[in-house]
Order: sequence, then C-alpha cells, then structure tokens
Amino acid sequence: MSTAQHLRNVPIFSDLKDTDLNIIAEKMVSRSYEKGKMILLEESQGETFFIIKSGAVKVTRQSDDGREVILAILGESDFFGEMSLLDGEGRSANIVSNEDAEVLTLSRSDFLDCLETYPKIAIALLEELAIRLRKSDQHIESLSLSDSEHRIAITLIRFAQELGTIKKGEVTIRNLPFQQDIANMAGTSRETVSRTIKLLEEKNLVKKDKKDLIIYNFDEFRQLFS
Amino acid sequence: MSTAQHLRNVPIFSDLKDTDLNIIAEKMVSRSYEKGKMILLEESQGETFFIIKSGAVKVTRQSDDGREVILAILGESDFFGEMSLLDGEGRSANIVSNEDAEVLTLSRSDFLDCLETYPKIAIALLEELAIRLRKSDQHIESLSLSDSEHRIAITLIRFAQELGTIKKGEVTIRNLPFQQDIANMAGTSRETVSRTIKLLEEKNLVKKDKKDLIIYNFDEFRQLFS
DNA sequence: CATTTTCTGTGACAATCATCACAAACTTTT
DNA sequence: AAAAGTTTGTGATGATTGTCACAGAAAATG
Repeated sequence: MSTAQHLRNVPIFSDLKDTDLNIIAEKMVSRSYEKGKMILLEESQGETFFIIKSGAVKVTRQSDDGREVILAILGESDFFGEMSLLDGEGRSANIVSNEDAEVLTLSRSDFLDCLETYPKIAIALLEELAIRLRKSDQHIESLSLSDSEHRIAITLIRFAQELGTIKKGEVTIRNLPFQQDIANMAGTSRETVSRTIKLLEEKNLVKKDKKDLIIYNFDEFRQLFS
Repeated sequence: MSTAQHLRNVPIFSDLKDTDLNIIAEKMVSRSYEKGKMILLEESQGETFFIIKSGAVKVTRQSDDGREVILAILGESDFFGEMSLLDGEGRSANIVSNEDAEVLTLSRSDFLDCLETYPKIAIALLEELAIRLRKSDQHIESLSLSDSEHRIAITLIRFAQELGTIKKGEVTIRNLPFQQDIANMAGTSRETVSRTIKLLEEKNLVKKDKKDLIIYNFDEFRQLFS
C-alpha cells in the first residue's frame, strides 16, 4: 500500500483531496521498530510527528522507581508525537513499540506547515485531541472513584473498543495484553488483575480462551461498570 | 473593561489584530452566575463556548452515588465548553461556579466560524489542548503511582501554579480551596487531606495562615513530590 | 524437545486509607 | 450575640488491595 493510501485511513487526513494527500505523503519517511524498542524517550526534545502504519505502541509514563503507567495503547492509523510539536514542551511520555511496528514520520516544520496550509487538518486534529481529552477525563474519574474491580473492567472495555471484534453482542478481544500491562493501565497490581478476571469469569461475565478474552454481553458489561 | 480587552488576555485570541478581535467580541454575550450555580450539566447537549471574565469555576465529573472528581479549577481568562463543540459529543463534565462568576459566551456556529476564518485561533487552541492533555497525563500518572501524601502535594502544586503568588521562593496560595475539594482532585478522602496537610506542616514544608497556605520553598517542594 | 525465560495463579500478611463518629473551630444568618 | 450551618481535626476500626513468595503454565530459544 502506498503512503498516500495509508494516510487516507487516518482520520485527520481523510478530508483531503488526493493531490494534497500526495504532497504530504512525499514528505513522510517510513521507519521500522522491532518489538520492545523505545521510539520516543521521555524528556527528549520532540521534533517529529508519527503515524502508525502497522503494529502497535504503548504510551507510558514512568516514575523514578521504575513503575510505569500506560496512558494508551495505539494501533494502526493512530498517531502520536503531536503534543510537543504543538506546545513546544519536551516529551512528556515514552513511546515503546508493543509489537514490531512500522511508522511514517513527518518533521516538525512539515507538520506545522500542514496545519497552516490545510486548516481542515487543524480542525480535524482539534477534534481528535478533544476525544483524547475526554478519554483522559474518564480515566481520571475511574482512577479517583472506582475500586479495582471497576477500574479493571473499564480497562477491558477500553481494549474491547479499540481491539475488539463484535459478534451479536459478544465482544472478543484477540490477544489480550499481559496482566502487567492491564494493571499499569488500571492503576493496580498484576496480582489483582489476575484475581479480578477470575472473579469476572465466576460471575459469568467474561471468558478466557487462550490469549483471547470474550465479553459475553458487551452492553450489559458496560452498564455494569461505567 | 470592554469585551475585546478581555479577549486580549485569552491566549487563544492574543495573536489577533484589533479589528478581528472586535468582530468576535461583538458576537459574544455576557452572562453571570452566582456561586454554586451549575453552568453546564453533564449529558446536556454542548452548544456554547465560554470564556471566564471574572470568578472561577470547577470542572467535575460525578458518579452515580454522588461522589465527584474535580478535573480542574478554572479562573479568569480560562475557557471551557470547546470539547463538545469540537467532537460533537455531549457534555462529559459538569461546570459549577466556584465563586460568583461572569462569563462571555459564543455560539457553536460562531465558534466554528472563528476556527475556519482564523487558522491562528485553531492552532492556538491546539496548543492549549495539548497543554491540557499533558496535565491530564500527569494527573493520571499521579493517581496511578503515588500514595495519598504525594497526590495531595501534587494537587497543592497545581493550585500554587494557578492561583499562587511567589515571593522569593515562597509561594502563597490565597484562599486555599476546601479540604473536600482538594480531596476530590487528589482522589482521596477529606480526612486524609486534613491529616496530610498537618503532616506537611510538621515537616516544615508548608504553613497554614488562616485561609491561606504558604509553601516555604516551592522548588524544593516540587522536587520532593513530582 | 529440553531449557530458559516470561507470564499467570494463589495463599498469607501487612499497610494504607476510607469510613464512621464526634468535637472543636469557623462562618453566616437572624 | 445567639443560633444554625459549614468546615476542620482526630481517634478507632476494618476493608481493600499491594507486596512477597513460590508453583505451575505457556512461550521463546537454542
């Protein structure tokens, strides 16, 4: 697939004409990272905009003692790196490839040019940031007000929405992330995730099938926990 | 002060020429709310953009059982309401005036027109949203990884940065919010806030002076807790 | 396919913190 | 200036959940 075709799938570029898309596509450079590689380091100067062509990355923050929070897991057609480009501050999060990943990159100046030249991109980007902000707010709420069972359930809902496939009310999350990662998103411990998922199984709400997790009745599940 | 003069202080409008500023100013309508009034209700359709002329508001989310999280406290020249305008979703947070407040409002269509007409506003707004997203990320990190003492300290730092006045390294937060509000921001209980502030006083890091709180050495304090 | 490494399950225990319950110190109202 | 209403301080208690410890399962590696 050509670069331009990839861009077509990215919400913020989807409004553009083919000719404009091609112009941008030419400025982009492709890069690959193998699983577990650090793509961006916290505190380093942010100078690049990234779009994920294939694979997945996790956005994390780390405390001094090495514990990490996962802020988000991003997949195909998602983008990152825009924050420091916009506000000029250094990176505030680490980005690590969660599987082998291919990305498209755009330099700072090309990115900013884009925004100036195509106001539609700026507006689409605003929309995307608004959505992210909303998700962050929900995340903050759940960390503040919910117990670990709820937080874990909400994390599973997040996964279902991003990675899940629905089949008459039943959602299957293929390749559920490790318990440690779930814990780092839900703000709890790995052991608690283990115990809680078992509990949810006993309540007949979910079922584990090897590396997959099935949520029997997604609507009901969402009602119960959010 | 005229409406245009107020706008001048708002970061996202500050790049504009006077003539353009006046055009926008004419479209804005002023409204007043007394302390404790609900300005925006969660779940209601979002149709207006707000700028705070005077006073302060708190941005909250509430759980079914009535407990609330405070996502932010906004003051003069801050704005809100942009999120639903941008992504078309309904309101996700409540806005309550924390003191008597005067606001300027702009209708949905005028706001969106603004963005189309003045790309600079869109870019400035992107910058602002990036900053907010960054703060949210920090908030999420602290809720996930820190104990209550740290979370409360970080909340005090947030207040110091927004409402504080510095005087040779010493920051005074005038009119510290109620313990209950601090607790709702820090994701802890009111009682824990009371005990923790006492603890910080015993450690000679802060001092309470009636309704004010003094942080003796702000840089040191920040280093200790973030 | 044997070995090493990574991931998961589960018990025991301890620490943190929320909750309840008042009293004391304040504001605000009348 | 008394009364009513808020906000704060503090002890006692228990629940939730993190931590440690290790065994078993699964995956990756040679």
